[in-house]
Amino acid sequence: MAYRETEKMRLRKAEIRQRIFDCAYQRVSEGGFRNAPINLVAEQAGVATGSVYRHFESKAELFAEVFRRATQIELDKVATALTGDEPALSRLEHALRQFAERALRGPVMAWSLIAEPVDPRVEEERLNYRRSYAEFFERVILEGVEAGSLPRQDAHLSATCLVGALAESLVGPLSPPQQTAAAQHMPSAQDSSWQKVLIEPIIDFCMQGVSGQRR
Amino acid sequence: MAYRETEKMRLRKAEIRQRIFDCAYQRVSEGGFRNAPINLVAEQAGVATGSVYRHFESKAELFAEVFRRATQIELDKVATALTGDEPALSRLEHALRQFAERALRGPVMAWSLIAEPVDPRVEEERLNYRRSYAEFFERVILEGVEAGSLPRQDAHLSATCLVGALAESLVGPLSPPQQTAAAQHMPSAQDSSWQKVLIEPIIDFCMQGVSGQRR
DNA sequence: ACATACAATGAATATTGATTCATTCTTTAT
DNA sequence: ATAAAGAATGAATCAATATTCATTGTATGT
Repeated sequence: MAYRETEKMRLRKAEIRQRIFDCAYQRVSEGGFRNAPINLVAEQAGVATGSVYRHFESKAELFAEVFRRATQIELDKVATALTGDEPALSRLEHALRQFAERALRGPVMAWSLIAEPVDPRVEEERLNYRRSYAEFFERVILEGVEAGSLPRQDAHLSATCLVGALAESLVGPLSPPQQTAAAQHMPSAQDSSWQKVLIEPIIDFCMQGVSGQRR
Repeated sequence: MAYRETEKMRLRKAEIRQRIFDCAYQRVSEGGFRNAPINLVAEQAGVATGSVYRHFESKAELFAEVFRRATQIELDKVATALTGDEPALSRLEHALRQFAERALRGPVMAWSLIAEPVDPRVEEERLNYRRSYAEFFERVILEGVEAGSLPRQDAHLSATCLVGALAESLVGPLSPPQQTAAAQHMPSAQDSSWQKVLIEPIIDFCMQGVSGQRR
């Protein structure tokens, strides 16, 4: 035996794999999955096209991983927003606001996660992602119901409705500027008042949906 | 001039065009857009593949037309459900129920319209379709607000949330049975009680979202 | 019957990236 | 230095349909 994988090699490979992943992630966050063909990802990572396949099963698998990573970050934020000892309803409110604000702050990635047309393997991740959100929401709703601060309801369906309402109302504003449509005004992040105008009514609707209470 | 299109010919062509359209529509309604490759549509219509292009600009254009037709039928139903002289809120309720019931009754087409991955040209129609629903809903909400039976709100965003909540909560049940998932139980249409269990909580959420009133 | 203009045909071509794999480096151990 | 075992390369291949177009068929008017 004249060759055996050494630690140095293992590290180098891990490094390259990471570099490929990072480049894919970056390209997606800058222009969506559409913006990340394998050959460009490879080029940017400084490896040959074929080398990508030494580290990832397929393009779909690489992208599924990118999707999962991006998703996990968002889910963690929501999960954090849901902890605390305020009443269930205000924790839910924090979480929804967190979700919407972050989406508007990183609109390209948010659009990719929510609405960009993707490979079926990645779509599968998207379903998981939506289900995960719904599960988080469902849990708080149940807490609220048990605590008596929320009315009895089908918590699972309410949670699913929340995810849908949020996604649908953000898709429009997040959609990449169309060449056909009039130039989109996406005011600077400094001026956050337009965000409020968008987000608050959505949250009003959602809060009322779960609580049955006017705000 | 030894040839001029005669009435007879005009009719025959219209007939063929219609037949192609109908076959495409049928295939979509039975198995989604995925189930309607041009060559099979042509075969079923009894014409050559190439002939389809004599009647439709492209596959995307044919499908956009199919999408529009299917959509228009649904929109009409909703529009009808929204007329009447009951209060705005109960008309809205009728419309939402109508939408959901019809979707569950024709789950394949509903899934295609709501969630099947499609060509960008068709996706464009889908956005129109969703916008149209939102516009209908928005109008009733505004009526309710003006009549004083609904609280002030951003009617456009509320309407968008309604569309999202409805779509998201139906996607799951409508999704084509996965090979991976446990066999889906989609009970017979006769036994409609399971539909109620699904639909009523969705409507509760939606009604509460726009009215801020417990039901 | 004939010529002309159009319609229909369907096999061949185009498209668009993902994926492969024969070949060329690199690393390792003797 | 050398050979064995991998790793890296990137041009060639594949795949899956949509689309084209040279050829053949059909209706129309003289």
